[in-house]
Amino acid sequence: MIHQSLKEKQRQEREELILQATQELLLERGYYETSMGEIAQRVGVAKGTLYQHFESKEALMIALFKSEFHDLHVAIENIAGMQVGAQEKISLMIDTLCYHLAEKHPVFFIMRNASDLEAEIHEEIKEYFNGIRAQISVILDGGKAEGIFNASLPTEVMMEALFGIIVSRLFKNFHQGQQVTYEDLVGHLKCIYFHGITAPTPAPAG
Amino acid sequence: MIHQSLKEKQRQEREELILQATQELLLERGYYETSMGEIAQRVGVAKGTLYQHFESKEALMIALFKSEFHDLHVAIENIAGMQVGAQEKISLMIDTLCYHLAEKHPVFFIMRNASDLEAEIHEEIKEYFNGIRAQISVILDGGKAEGIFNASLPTEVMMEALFGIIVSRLFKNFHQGQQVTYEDLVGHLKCIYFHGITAPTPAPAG
Amino acid sequence: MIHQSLKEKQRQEREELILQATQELLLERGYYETSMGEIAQRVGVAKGTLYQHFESKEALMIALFKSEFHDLHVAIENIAGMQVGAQEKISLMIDTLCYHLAEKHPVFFIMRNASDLEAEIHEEIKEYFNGIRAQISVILDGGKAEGIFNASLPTEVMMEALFGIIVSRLFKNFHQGQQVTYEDLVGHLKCIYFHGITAPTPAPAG
Amino acid sequence: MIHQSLKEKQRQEREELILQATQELLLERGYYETSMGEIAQRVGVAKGTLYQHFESKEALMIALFKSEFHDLHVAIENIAGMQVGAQEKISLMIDTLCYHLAEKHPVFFIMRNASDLEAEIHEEIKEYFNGIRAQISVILDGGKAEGIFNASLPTEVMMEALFGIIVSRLFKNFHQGQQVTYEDLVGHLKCIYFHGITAPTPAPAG
DNA sequence: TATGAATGAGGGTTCATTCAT
DNA sequence: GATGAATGAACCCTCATTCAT
Repeated sequence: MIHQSLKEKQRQEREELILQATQELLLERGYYETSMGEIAQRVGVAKGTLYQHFESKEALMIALFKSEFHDLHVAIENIAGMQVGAQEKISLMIDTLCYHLAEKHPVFFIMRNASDLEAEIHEEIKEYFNGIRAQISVILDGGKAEGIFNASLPTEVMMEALFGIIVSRLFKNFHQGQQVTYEDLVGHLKCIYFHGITAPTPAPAG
Repeated sequence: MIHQSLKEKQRQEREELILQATQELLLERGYYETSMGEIAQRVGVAKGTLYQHFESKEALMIALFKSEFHDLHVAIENIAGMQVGAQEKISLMIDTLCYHLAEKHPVFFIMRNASDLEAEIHEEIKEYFNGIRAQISVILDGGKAEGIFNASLPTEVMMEALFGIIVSRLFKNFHQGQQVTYEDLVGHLKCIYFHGITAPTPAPAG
Repeated sequence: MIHQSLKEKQRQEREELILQATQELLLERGYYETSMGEIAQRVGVAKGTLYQHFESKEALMIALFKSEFHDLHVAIENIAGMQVGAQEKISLMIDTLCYHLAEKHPVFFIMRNASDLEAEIHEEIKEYFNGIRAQISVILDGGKAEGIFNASLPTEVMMEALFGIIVSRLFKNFHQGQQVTYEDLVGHLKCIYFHGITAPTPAPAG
Repeated sequence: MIHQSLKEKQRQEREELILQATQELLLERGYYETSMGEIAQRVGVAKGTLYQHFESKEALMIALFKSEFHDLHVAIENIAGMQVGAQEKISLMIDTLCYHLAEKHPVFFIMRNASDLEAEIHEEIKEYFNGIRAQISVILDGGKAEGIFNASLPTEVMMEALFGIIVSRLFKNFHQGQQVTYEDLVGHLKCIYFHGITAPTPAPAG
């Protein structure tokens, strides 16, 4: 029994290592430039071993995706459960999503460019995202109810814009050498999200 | 002479067809899933023919990219030259960029996932983008000078947010069936861009 | 009539140009590295034109081969008809063969490495060579009869050795920087051919 | 351990088989007519297997070349170390070189016609050959010192002639059906090498 | 007749996957 | 269970040859 669970534990650990190596390589090279051989090499096992943990390259990617999504889900649940205002929650959401989607983005890479994958798990991904969207929706609607957010904007649109902020990070490579730090940038982006770029109307004179 | 130009014209037309088919397939499948064979098949020519027009798969992609970027460039120049206010210009910019980058987006696909390509044209792409960014910067700065835009926000950040709005369209596949039309959506996104999602402060009573 | 022969003459000239360009490229690059396109380009005509003069790449090579062999044949006939001694004739033969086979060697290149060609014209080549061999045989046998050449050596072997001298030139690339000129080298080789490398036996002492 | 060496042994064996099949095909068809597919087929393995042993077609050829040259090198070292006279040594050298270069000649084929290869290993080949030439030089110079060889002939020329004898075997295909056996032929060629074709001067009548 | 774009078979190479050890 | 050599389908690309203009 104990042996069993020990073995099982080792198996889990190895699986974890594989996923980790996969994520690293995915970030470094992309899906197609990452071969099973390279993954095996980085983990320090034989190619065949990968196939004892994951049925195929595709399956490995899906597993990685789910694993990452799980982390994201947990983080989001945490935020949703906090006792803070709607704006603060949305702000934290943005930080979290930025980290998980933009910084650890292979998730997006995989999906967008491996059309086989898309076919396989597209529906599942959609559901995952919809779960997140639902939680954000609740917060946004709450904010509207509180009178904090602009009730005339469809919640869905607010969400869209929120994702836009996050996603823009994915393309940072194509922007010239940034003069603002990442933290500042996100701060400003949130500012735009909450207040827009329009100049604040001066207080009506006396 | 006439014969010359006829042949030349046919050549141009075929080249156009190849680029078109390539774009379609790129959108349908992505860079790696699109083989030269498939492109040829879709155009209805032999594989070898592709190589008479483009030196390699890579060259074909670069040509496609440049062709699309050219269209975008022209559109942007037009807007930049218009005699309208800064906000209107930015609004038109968003529409144009949405159309060119998000709707006809293979341009982005190619770049993000074909690392061979990146090496080859990354710098060139950067320059193209920087050109666009420069033009937008001018407009944003103009708006700040006019007192229309919030001068305390770095121009660069405004741009980042602007791209975020556009780019979010790329991931629309992962959003559930939209209840708002695309036009409405963009309209709202612009609204957020200009005013944020915060509820307008009620006019001070009395 | 005159027009006919003028056209015919032009045709001949063009054919000559093609053969010449082919030979050059063959020498520069070898058979497989020389494409029909390159030949056409060097001649300054379209690829299709080549095919109006020669049925195929193979046919072109065979034609080139025959053309070169014809030159060699003429040169050899000349020597054979001279009124000089056997050794002088053989000496001239060596010079001629060195020039035609070793210096203008594509003939050999083609044959040895394009096995399709070999199949096609192997017999013909053999006959050509046999013709040359026959003429040399006559001279060698004459020399034997005159008591100039060693009658105990089979004529065939003498010939083999003669070809060896010539052929060695083909591999000159793999020898280090020669310190002797080509002319000297051939002179010495002939010396070896006629006298061997053994030190001359000193005249028996008184 | 034993398992290790078993696998390693099998690997070696297969590699040997590949080299052998390659050599055969090279002899039958030449470099360009020999495709990796054909080699694989002859060995009875999949194309991909070849690439597990050799990085590329070129690498395979180079490996073959080195393998053959190694055998030759060993054979030559043996002769050089023998306790026999200079002429005997040269005679053995000729036999050895005839066997290795003329009978198992793909080595030469490859070099002469695959210009990609030349670039890659031309220098290396030159060095190999120079090594052999150096050893022969020593013997020839020794022979000169002993008064056995004609000291008025440059050593380099003697060598050239020696290679000529050997190389002539490469073109045997173009000679008619030989009436002398190969062994006889080589014997005679050596005779020519040592004594030339000139009739021996009759002993001065006493 | 000259042209050169189109053709498509064939070549070298890669890599996810399998399976004997 | 772990290994890594073997597999073979699929890919990008070349080039001799054809044929409409």
